[in-house]
Amino acid sequence: MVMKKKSSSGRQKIPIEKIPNRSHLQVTFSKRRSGLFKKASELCTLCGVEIAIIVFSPAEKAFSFGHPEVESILDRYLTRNPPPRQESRAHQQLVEAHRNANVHEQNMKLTQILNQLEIEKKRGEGVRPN
Amino acid sequence: MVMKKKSSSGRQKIPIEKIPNRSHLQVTFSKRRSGLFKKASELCTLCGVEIAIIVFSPAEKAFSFGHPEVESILDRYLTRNPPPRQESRAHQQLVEAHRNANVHEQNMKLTQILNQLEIEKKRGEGVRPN
DNA sequence: AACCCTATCTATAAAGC
DNA sequence: TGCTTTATAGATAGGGT
Repeated sequence: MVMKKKSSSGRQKIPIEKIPNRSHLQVTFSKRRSGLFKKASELCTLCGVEIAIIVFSPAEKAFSFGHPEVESILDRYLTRNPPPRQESRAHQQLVEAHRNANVHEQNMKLTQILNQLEIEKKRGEGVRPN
Repeated sequence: MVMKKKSSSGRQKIPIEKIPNRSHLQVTFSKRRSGLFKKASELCTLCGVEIAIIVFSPAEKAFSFGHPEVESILDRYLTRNPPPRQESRAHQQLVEAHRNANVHEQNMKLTQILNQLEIEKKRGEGVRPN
């Protein structure tokens, strides 16, 4: 059942400052987060680069985007930017742990694949080949 | 005052596929990366959320965005999404290591602050208060 | 049902030719 | 403010927990 009472006033300019209204903030967060992930996805494809994004929502839920996968990019980042020397053993173990992780990693991958899928789906829907 | 001689065909649509030309790719990468970081920065401000982004360039250079800092967000992400049980000691040590990191973290912070600065600077330049 | 999140539509802002 | 694409504010509906 579609009820169209009124036309909206269209896109308004908003100042870049914290949105006071909670429900408005939630909607904006959701929309802009998906816009951000879409941009990241396009950058990956256009330039053949690897990107990981982690976002904590206002409700403290973690959202992630990763191409190819968040975990592998984090491992790589941590490997190339290692903590101070005295900590390198623990760090190395962590990197190995992540490489060998299985059950958890599968869940992570699934989540990320679902994210990617959603993005790809959106991209495919309204677009005709150019 | 801007003079335009003739109307063009307007903004061109580009296909989302790997850019073949190397220098064109480099330009696009640079522009879209800063656009992505700017969007992330706006999302942080509008919604008061925390975001970390890691990008590996075509030349394997790492670029990062983090509000408040990449490291703290990664720690939080890794803490909330822990690897399987048998690895938790190493993981815990890593988390501690990152919390206690000093010299390296200072460098990271500096890099990130410079990134933020660049973004804020760009935002300020072409915008007049509405 | 209070919260959190997502989806859809329109009009329009913003950006890039 | 030519002309076009894109992102998104606003309004609202619906879905999941």
